[in-house]
Amino acid sequence: MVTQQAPEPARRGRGRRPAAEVRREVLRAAGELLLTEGMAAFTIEKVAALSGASRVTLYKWWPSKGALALDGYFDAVGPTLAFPDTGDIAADLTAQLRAFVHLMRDTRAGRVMPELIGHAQTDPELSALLRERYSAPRRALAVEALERAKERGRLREDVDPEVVVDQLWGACYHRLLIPDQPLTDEFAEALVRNLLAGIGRP
Amino acid sequence: MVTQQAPEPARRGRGRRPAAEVRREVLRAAGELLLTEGMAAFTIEKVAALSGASRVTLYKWWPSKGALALDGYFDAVGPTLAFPDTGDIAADLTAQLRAFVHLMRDTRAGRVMPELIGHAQTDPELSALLRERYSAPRRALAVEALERAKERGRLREDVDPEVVVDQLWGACYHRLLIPDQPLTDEFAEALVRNLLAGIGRP
Amino acid sequence: MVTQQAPEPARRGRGRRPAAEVRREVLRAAGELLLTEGMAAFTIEKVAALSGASRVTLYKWWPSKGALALDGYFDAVGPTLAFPDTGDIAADLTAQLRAFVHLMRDTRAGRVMPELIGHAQTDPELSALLRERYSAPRRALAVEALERAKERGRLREDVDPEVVVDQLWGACYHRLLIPDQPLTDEFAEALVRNLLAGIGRP
Amino acid sequence: MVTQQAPEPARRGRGRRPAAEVRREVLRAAGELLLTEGMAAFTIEKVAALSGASRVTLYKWWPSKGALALDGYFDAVGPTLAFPDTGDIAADLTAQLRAFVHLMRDTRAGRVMPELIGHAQTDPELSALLRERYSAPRRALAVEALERAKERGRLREDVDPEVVVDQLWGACYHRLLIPDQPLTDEFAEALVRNLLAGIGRP
DNA sequence: CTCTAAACGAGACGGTACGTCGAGTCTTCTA
DNA sequence: TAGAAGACTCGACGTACCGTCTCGTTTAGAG
Repeated sequence: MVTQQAPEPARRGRGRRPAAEVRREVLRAAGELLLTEGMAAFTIEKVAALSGASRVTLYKWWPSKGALALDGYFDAVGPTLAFPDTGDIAADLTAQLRAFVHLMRDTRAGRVMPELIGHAQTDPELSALLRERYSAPRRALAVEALERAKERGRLREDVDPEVVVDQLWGACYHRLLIPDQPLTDEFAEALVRNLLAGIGRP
Repeated sequence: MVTQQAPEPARRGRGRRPAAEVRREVLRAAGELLLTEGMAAFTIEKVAALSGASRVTLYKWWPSKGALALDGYFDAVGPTLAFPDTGDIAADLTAQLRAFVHLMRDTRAGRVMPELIGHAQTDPELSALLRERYSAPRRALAVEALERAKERGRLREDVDPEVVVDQLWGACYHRLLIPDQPLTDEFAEALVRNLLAGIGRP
Repeated sequence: MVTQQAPEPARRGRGRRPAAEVRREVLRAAGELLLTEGMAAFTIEKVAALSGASRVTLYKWWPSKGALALDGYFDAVGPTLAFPDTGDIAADLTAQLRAFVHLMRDTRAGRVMPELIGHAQTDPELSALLRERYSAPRRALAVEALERAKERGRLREDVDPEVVVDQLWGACYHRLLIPDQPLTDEFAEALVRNLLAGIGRP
Repeated sequence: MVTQQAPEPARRGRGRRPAAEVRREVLRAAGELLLTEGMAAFTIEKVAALSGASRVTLYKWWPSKGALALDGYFDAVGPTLAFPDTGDIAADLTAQLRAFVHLMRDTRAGRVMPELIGHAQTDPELSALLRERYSAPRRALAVEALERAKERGRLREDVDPEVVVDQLWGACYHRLLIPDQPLTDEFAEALVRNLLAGIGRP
């Protein structure tokens, strides 16, 4: 008679519950609240109410609202890290960027990420966690792929992969965070084309 | 017949003050608070207290905290829009990006802008205003410069200037908003070099 | 703001209007607002909006919200002072009290009067006006009738009519203002019976 | 050896204090404010400031300003209910009324009660509480005394004690709430005399 | 018949109070 | 003893109405 999703207010007894169980419930509630209502409505109070945990417990384990939100995010979304390498760096980059565009534009998780990044601008705690657990690994993956391409002689020797990452993914984040222009597949393709071939004319 | 003159001007009773004067004070206070304490500590209440205006007045003139912050920002910073055109597109872009990097890294205004962009992620009001009054005009300026370069035959015909903007300034915003990597002059130079010459090898 | 059943918000030109016209409009609006919404919702702001007058004009003519309300009351209700004298003091008092009970219980004006009296407890301005224009004249009327009855030998010589008024109308106001017991015709009749015949037993 | 009259604004930590302690402080502050400044200046905000409690706490425990004022009143004044019965109903009523007149005329509590009754005219919450906790018990006491007198044969059989109460105490409240005439000892005596002996002449 | 002073409406302003929300802290109770 | 319950302070929010004051307009009345 267990294993329910608990649509009820998660009323429990007053005493102690196993830490693991509490944690699980909290993360589930945090993730759901975040993906459903967004970061603006994401509140420690609401997470406590939804999870059946007490606020004090949340304060004990998560140093800030941002940290809780990020944990909730990963609990709901999962890592999803992959960077297939076919040997064709142009194709690989384009594929990867198109997947990224799709993720950000068409999924709840993608729509929430800008809000997390936004909140991190005034929350150093979240900023550090976001870099450590989100952006750094993804950046590393791309850098590795670019390094491999360099070794294969597909990229110029003097190119810094870190800069390239900013000119591809950073360009996407730009359109995501400051939406003057739409984030499209064509955009993703143009990014790779521009950068590989250069836009200058001799 | 006591027509007393009462030359003191500090007789600010309860009644109305000229709207312009109040506005000026408010914007000054808002700008100062924003640049001094940052967006996290930026509060309508504090702006009211600092400016001597009442909260109601602020609510009447500014629809949201974000709108007030942005107005305060521009009041303190000024427009500062310029894009010198020397005919050498590479040099112009590099100069412009280096100035941008300097602004964002070394000035209070630059340090605040990411916070405004961050807040805009959960404040549609501010998001719209930011696009309209900040990012769009700046983007337009860069696009125009690139168009001119295209007409002069310095850029490939099939290049979309809008995409280029994201690959230059967007890359900088990326490092600003998700600071995995530092924002340096070398970075600015590499951006232009990569993009103009291309990073691929035949 | 408040969308009354008034078809238009009484939009006029901006300049000076005849004082009499303004006064008339204001009193009409005040009376209607008072009888419709009660004293709790009676606001100078609303009267101004409903009447098309500016708040400053109201402040100029009426020293307090209570004064305005009372003027509005009389404008809507009228004086309605009468104390028929048939020679039969018992019948006259009973008739008068029954009319009073009916007025207070079954009309909007009656339902508002307790609120005015209530407000007067913390508004000396209104308290004085209420005595002067409402209670004193009514009390005087009753006292006169009782004096006449005394002269006709219908009442004991040593009876103070002022006290009798409190034991008749005052008793009604008591049930009106502190409604532990209902205000009924039977009550009105019992008041007169008790007082004329006495309740003691030799 | 403290005798400190609390000059400090009751600075406490941020966490929880025992509810009982807070309640006590609040009631003390409410009672004092009410008796000192009267109902017109009685404000939830001021009670909070005086008691060192936060407004939120007051809103949690008291549904309205009226309810808080009444609780403060009883906390400061105490119940003080008594109706001595000597067997001489005339003397007992007179004594009781004189005591009431004295209370209302010469004490801070008495001067506040009309304001509470006044506020109750537009605050159903307070109206109910006032009836329940103030007027009804006092009325019941008087009714019981009158019933006893009836049983002893001192009053006519057909007299309704409830009506008598309105013709004695109600008359006093009348002079209290609509002060056309003064509230004096002579008045109190005349009330009993009139009613017991009757004012009519055969 | 014109000119001016008074009165008006519009509405912004500072201020007090309201009632609410969320954050973070603290105490007491329970499993 | 960890967790839950829940009450508390604090800061901020957005709103209502108050009484005051400025501004521009209109009209009545003086010249």
